[in-house]
Amino acid sequence: TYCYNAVIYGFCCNNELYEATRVFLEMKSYGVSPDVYSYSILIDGFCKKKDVMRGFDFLEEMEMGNTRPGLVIYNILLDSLCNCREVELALKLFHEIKASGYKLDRISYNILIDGFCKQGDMDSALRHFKEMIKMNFDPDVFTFTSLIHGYCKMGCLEKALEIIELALGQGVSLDTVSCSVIIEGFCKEECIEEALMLMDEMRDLGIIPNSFSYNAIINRLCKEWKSGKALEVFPLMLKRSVAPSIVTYNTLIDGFAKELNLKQAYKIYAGMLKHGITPD
RNA sequence: GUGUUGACUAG
Repeated sequence: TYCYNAVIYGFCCNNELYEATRVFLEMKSYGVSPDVYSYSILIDGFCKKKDVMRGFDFLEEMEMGNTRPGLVIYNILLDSLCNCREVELALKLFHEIKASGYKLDRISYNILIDGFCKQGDMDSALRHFKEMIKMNFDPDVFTFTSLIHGYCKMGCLEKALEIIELALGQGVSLDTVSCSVIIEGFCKEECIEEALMLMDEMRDLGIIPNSFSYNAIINRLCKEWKSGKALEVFPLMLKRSVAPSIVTYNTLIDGFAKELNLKQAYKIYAGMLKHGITPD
């Protein structure tokens, strides 16, 4: 079963769901029973392709057989519903899970909170945030990042900053992802200076920036028709051994093209090819 | 020993 699961997982990661399903059926035909891992891997594969229905089909199959779906499977389905913008259905499932005697966990709450944040429903997000604390699940950096991102997206930088204080007060440290989200938030509000200051603070705190962190700044500068300035960020990235990603290149090319500096745009394109990145 | 949650460009 371990062997089959690994293969199914591999196909799912490659988005080859058809192959994954074939292996799943094959293992059954050889008399090897799929376990709860086999199901969760496959269900997650379909769910990530937004085929939640198929996920529920497998859930049903599992319930008919002798495999008891665990909380992980329900979390996968919850997340998928949220990603299909069906947070209301996710909430419904959330309550059904609770009613059927499963103990939800921190991840279940994180999924639901993130779903509300993505929908811009910060009130519901906060309500479940409080509920999670009441249930004695400590919010982690995932929880806080979702909330911060939610507030940043709706332009409530002050609220986002309050959440950061809350996190730090609870002893939850920021990491690369959460800092990048905040940098993006600053950039969105045209506070490049603050964004750059945060980059410095990251350095002092030993939080390694990645291309996401820099891309936020580059993107902001390009949006302000300052592609030249944006290009100056490039060496800073290299100095800290952060490799530019395809998004970095796309952003800069778009910025220069917009300014009709096609020569520079082409130079960046050429540099991208030289670094072995395939244009998309 | 295997599975689930947070971030960037353009479309």
